[in-house]
Amino acid sequence: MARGSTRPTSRDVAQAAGVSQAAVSLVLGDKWRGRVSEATARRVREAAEELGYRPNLAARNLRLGHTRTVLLVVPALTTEFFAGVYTGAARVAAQHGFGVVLYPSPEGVGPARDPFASAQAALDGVIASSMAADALTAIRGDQLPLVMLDSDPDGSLGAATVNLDIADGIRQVADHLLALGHRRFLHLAADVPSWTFEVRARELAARVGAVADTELRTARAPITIDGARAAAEAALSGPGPRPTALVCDDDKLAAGAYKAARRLGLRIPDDLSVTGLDDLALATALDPELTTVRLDAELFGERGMQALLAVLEGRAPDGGDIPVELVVRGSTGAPGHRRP
Amino acid sequence: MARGSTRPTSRDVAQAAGVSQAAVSLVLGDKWRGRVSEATARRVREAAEELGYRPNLAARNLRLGHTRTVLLVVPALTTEFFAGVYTGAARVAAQHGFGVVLYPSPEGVGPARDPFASAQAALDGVIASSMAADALTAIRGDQLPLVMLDSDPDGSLGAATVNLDIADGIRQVADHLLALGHRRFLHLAADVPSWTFEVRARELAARVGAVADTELRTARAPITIDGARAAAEAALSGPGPRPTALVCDDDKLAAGAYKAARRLGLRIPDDLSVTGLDDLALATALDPELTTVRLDAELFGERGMQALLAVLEGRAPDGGDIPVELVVRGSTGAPGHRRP
DNA sequence: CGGCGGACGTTATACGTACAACGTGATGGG
DNA sequence: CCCATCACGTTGTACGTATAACGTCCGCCG
Repeated sequence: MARGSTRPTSRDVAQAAGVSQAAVSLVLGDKWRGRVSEATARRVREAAEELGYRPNLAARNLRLGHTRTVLLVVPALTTEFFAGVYTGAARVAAQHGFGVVLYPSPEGVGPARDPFASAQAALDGVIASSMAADALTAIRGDQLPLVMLDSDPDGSLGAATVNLDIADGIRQVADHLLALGHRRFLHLAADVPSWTFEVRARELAARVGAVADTELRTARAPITIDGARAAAEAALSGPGPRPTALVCDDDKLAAGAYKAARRLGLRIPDDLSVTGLDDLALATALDPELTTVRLDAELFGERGMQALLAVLEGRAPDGGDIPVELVVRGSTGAPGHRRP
Repeated sequence: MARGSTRPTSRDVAQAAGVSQAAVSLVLGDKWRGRVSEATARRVREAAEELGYRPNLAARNLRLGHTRTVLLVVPALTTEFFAGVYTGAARVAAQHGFGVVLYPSPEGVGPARDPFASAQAALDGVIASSMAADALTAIRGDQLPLVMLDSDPDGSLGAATVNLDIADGIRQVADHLLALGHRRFLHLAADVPSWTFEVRARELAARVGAVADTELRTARAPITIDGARAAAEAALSGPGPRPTALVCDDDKLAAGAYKAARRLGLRIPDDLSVTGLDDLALATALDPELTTVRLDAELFGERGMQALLAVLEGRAPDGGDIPVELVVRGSTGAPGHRRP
């Protein structure tokens, strides 16, 4: 884990390029015009690239007396509303060279009474969801200790992983539907490249394929209610015998499926059984309430943090997937109650 | 805005207490046992309190070489799932003296390819929702430029404000329901002390009270689906003639109201018209789709950031509430179609 | 041939903190 | 009576960066 080696500083870059630290600062700070030759500037940039130099933000902030960073305090993360607030603020901020850091005030007994203590930033490590794929390359650029959430344990990243036992959840869903008598399945899959979604597809195919006379189709949709509605509507009104069970990659997709069913005049669960995954509040806001797989998000976060602490202390993070639980509600039943 | 005065440093505290800077660091860092007398330590703490001293985190981080801060990268803020992940991670982190900063990877064309550039923290300013009330005292402790979202413009905080025109939204809701013929109203109010919710109550009362023979009751609920369900169920099964219109403080409360209606055997909108506020994806996942007030969350965020930039540059932020829009869907209709 | 200015860098310093190393009286033991 | 110990601090320094203030070499003009 490269314990001994410390991060290169601007002085290291200077030495490598055969110039002074000041010259490095000028070049990398884009203030060198008329002060440093083009050739030297290039040498500096190459040396920086070579060493993987990244400026120490604490030092820069100290020197500059400001950080061009702003804190957005929101009541909680539970609503899409503040997601939009963040997006808008971040966009404008970026246009002005500012960054935005989120401090969601913790629900219940808040541990950190002082948001500023938590926003001191510059990082010791990273916890990352495998769905935030585009950020990963940037993360790997630094040598920061990294914990991945729901990612391929054997992946090439070489990072510690903490996983929910999604595979088991999908198996429970499949077994539940098979036991009810379903044989024609539609998998409404998230259109996002991520290990966690690959697992769903693989396990569902394995479990359904193990039973005779079954059929499994797949439709892909972005993870939005209306994206899912469109995909489900198209798939359900296609040719051939209609599927009787719809397995969705998450609850939000399932909500879209409900909309699709309404528009097609299909009744849940009489004409179509639907399952989700997550067990959001949304699941019980639907009518009928959604059969889904409950994920313990808080535990997931705790385990992620514990794993990172372990890595930081040189210990091995303790493995083991986090168990999940099938919650059977009104959206699943035996197929074919009304005209099949 | 206290432009001239700069933030006090540990040296200022030392001078005020008549000791050296090192002594201040020892006392405030809780490493003084056996090195500084109780009396001196007290003097230092008092001086620090007096001056409103807060350590410069950039300097501390530079000195220490670490920050005890961790970044949590999540795909987006749209799901409650990652809210739970954050809560759990933050709890464990706090137990270990760590803080967690959120970097939600921006949706669509992400401005900041490098999350770390955005996480440099130590703050130039703050944007805060009026709902995150407990954090406000801490915020005011620092003299940071502050922009409040949806807060009392004449409040004692002396901060800049950016507001949605919630009052107008509620007026549109009230007028819509009154025009449909409703006269008995129930207000399902958020059980959160915040100016933005006070406005809802005040405007609704004013608008409904202006019409003869109307009645307005109020029920309070925490902003959760099941909290709202319980409150609405209790209020709707109470004595006296049942309300025909249920005005909810936001969409999530409305989702709870749907559940309550189902349990009471009330049909929407035949027996009960329901309205929300936010226009979340949830609104169109409900059956029937929810009549609600659309808030432009992104614009809200943009305006908040622009206001903060204005304050930082010494300009006056441009005022003006952000307009909102009533979206009429299937959850509202004329009262009393079936047995009133 | 003196010197002047542009091109190209370098040296020195400060930001605010934490902590190692170093006083300095007073007390007490041998 | 002299040195060790203790209680109570202080002096000094380093973290990594940005930038103001200085060189220094060279060509060229008068």
